[in-house]
Amino acid sequence: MITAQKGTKDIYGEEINKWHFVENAMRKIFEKANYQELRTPIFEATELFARGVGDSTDIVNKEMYTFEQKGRSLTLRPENTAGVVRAYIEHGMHRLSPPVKFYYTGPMFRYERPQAGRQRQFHQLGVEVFGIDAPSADAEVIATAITFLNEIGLKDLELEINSLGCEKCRSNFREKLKAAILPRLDKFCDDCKMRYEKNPLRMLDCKNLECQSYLAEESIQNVIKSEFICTECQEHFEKLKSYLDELNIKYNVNKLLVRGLDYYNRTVFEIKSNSLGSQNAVCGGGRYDSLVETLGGIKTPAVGWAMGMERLMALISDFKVSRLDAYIISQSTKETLKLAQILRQKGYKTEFDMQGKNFSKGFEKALKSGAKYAIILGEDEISQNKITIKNLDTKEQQTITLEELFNKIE
RNA sequence: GCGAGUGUCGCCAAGCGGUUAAGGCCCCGGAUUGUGGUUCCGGUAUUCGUGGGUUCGAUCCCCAUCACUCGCCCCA
Repeated sequence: MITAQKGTKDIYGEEINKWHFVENAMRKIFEKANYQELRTPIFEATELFARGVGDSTDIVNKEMYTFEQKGRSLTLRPENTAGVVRAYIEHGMHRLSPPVKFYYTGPMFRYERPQAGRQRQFHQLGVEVFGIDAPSADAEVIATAITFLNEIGLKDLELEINSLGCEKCRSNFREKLKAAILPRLDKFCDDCKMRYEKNPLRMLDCKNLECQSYLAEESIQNVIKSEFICTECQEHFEKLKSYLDELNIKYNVNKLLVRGLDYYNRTVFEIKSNSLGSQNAVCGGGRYDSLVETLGGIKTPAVGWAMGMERLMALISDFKVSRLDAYIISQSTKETLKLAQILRQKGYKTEFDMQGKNFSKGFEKALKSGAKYAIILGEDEISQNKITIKNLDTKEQQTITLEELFNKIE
């Protein structure tokens, strides 16, 4: 038997209804907030991710599905911000009046060991806003995320925010942090030693307990807690917080929050759930003011986030499924096919007994299908050009013409 | 890349060394060819993830392997 590959899943049955529910909510909320959908290809030049996501990240170093095709190195997208930025640049969208706002959804690919909330092919939904420097864009993007999560009925989520500062204050901070850590460096884990060289900020969210304990030391904490970010960045962050307060959006400032991708600056945030197991981040995002330039465009500020669809699905319990309106019971396949088509054209979700054995079986199937009405199209009805409609909940039934039926409903 | 657990029908499972591998759900057929999910009867695993080994005998013990699940890491 050929089975689905490790870390991939078929989505069907009950599950697909959830996806439709979430996708419908997504369209509704993002369209209302004037985001436009952007669909980018599933594979891109490998270089896009190497430069965009950052070559110090695990994603680029060990998790990409890369293949050679006619001398080109291609990669299945591990995330979609780089692709959206590429499209933004390629189509000269800097000429559009800002903000330029996109949302997207689709499969992403990362070669990792699967576990709860983590697959090799998984789906993200995200938004990106280009061209706005002001913290209003950060607030808008976070507020839209919250609105969407509320729409699909998710509660008990925690929003964490932080500011990484801009390039200037960041490099300042980086040097101070390195200086504070240096005397203890040999105690940290191997990963942290590597991070120390490539991106020391990422040492802050190391999950290793020993590393955490060294980070907790006063000399290092003093640096972490110090307001290293410049006045401008600080103002930016303060404004964002005041907007969130105004919108009544609760948040915790987590100074240890560092997003794993290299492109973030200033605002970073994460939305977590306590009921998800160890992969508990539902949404992650932040500002990336230099990515457009890094990828060859003109310098354009931007902010966005991505959510993990599968993680959302794991949190959704109740949602409405559309019920079958009519189930046709008949032994005349021709008449049944015709009637089914008419009912479907009129907008009724309709199924029929394709085996057409006997009325008993037909009713049994009608009931199991969960339909509201059984429509009986027997010899008697056909000869009178009528139908018998039975409400399967109340058991009332009557024999009428189709015209009478539609008049009654309308 | 590292660590742990689990593999018996489509699903949930019992059996844990001894002749035909329980049971339940689902599905299918019949009792019941113009009216109901109930009930009753019947049907569905030459085989216990795969390959070796131990044994007179292995679903059961051992080894390997594969798959899945969970955790670390990382992230959404």
